Amino acid sequence: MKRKKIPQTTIARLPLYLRHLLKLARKGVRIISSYELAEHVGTNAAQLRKDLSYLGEFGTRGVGYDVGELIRQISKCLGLTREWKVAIVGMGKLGPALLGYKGFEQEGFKIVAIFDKNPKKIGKKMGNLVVSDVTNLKEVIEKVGGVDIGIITTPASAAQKVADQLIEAGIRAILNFAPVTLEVPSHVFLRQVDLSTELQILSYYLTRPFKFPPPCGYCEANRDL
Amino acid sequence: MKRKKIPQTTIARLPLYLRHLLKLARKGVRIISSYELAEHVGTNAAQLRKDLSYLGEFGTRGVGYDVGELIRQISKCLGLTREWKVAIVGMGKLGPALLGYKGFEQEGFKIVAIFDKNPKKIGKKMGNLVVSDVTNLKEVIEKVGGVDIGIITTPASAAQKVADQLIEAGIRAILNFAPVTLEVPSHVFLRQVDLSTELQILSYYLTRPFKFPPPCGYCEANRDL
DNA sequence: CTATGTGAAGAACTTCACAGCT
DNA sequence: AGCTGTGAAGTTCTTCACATAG
Repeated sequence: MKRKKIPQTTIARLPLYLRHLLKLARKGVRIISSYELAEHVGTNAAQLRKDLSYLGEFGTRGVGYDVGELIRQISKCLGLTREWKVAIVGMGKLGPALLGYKGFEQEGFKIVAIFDKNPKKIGKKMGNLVVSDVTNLKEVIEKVGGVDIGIITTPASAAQKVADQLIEAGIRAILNFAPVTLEVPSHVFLRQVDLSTELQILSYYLTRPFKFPPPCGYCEANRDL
Repeated sequence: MKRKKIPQTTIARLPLYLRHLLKLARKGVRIISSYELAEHVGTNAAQLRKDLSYLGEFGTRGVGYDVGELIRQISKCLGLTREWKVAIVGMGKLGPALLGYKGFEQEGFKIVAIFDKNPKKIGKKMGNLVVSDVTNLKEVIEKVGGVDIGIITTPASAAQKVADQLIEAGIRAILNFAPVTLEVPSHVFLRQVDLSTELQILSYYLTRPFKFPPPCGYCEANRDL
């Protein structure tokens, strides 16, 4: 096939495929069919095959996909063969919770700096890091040799300013947990994780008599039904 | 217009419009144009007008939209005129962080029960609630008169079982933070909030030379660029 | 003259269905 | 025979462009 641009929706599903493949690999499974893998991830076989076809031809007709090979290919595609450096800004309740999540490091996301503006928190040790003053964000990020991804866990009121600082410090990707729509220049990638929004979406569907639009599993990755 | 089914993507954007409208209302703004509102939410005017047109005709041509009226209409559409009862399962780090988030209550989501399976946590007071044993999930939920939305903040390994219990207890909407793809019957609405997935998506875009696919703001609500 | 509301065109994504390998 | 890979058809969402109303 002429390699075409990978759809955004495919990108959003690849991590789900990868997660299940890793689980299979741990169990010692070596081959899997599109049907089985799709089912575990809440899609259908055609979707999965189409998704994978954007990355290349890794399957064996009549057999299925080699689990190890798929893991390698998806990891490569997602840029997970290298380590990314992450900073978290906002050490209220959510920040430390994320910091404590062991999954990050295992998946190649290394938290290298944490920030807050509260003097009571600055200097405090959390995990194996010390909380820096957000005022010095740029300098601290320079000192650790740059950061790839910034996570914002501040209150909404501070989020835009923090985003600006992160961008000023050269960060190109932001994951925002604060309940505001951030404005970022177009070269910066932004993902929003938004609790109230999610609840409000659920609220909408709860008010409808019954499943008239399909329940949406993960963002664009809607489950079949 | 003949009222057609509201697209899922529109539903996902309504909370963002609502949030900004509330901010405007607090500032005393009474009228807003599709252009201004769209800009603050990271969409374009045509999109916004189309979205609102699914709910009805609330604008005044040549003038704009009445902020108060829009707030009422969107709230009504999203089912935010009533209170929803919420239970959180998993009082590790994330659960308490969510519990402490004041936004919930204000937006009509009332947390009425919290659960864990760790005996050291059961019986402990958190906020103004006491942690219940997840084993008694169904009974506790009955005792509080039913729950509308279940939030799962357990480790991945426990999440499916908890989901099954929640469904067994009559819950119709689940917000899952655990990094697994849950299987739920089709009458249950599921939304997934997934940290590693979000980071991996950012990772993908970081490996690309530059903004070749548009950075996706909030799920389907992609920003213009 | 300004800003909404909306058919129609266009783009993006999903599903179908079958050809092509093993 | 069995399962992948993929054009083509179908569906959903977005953008355009202009009629319509104040």
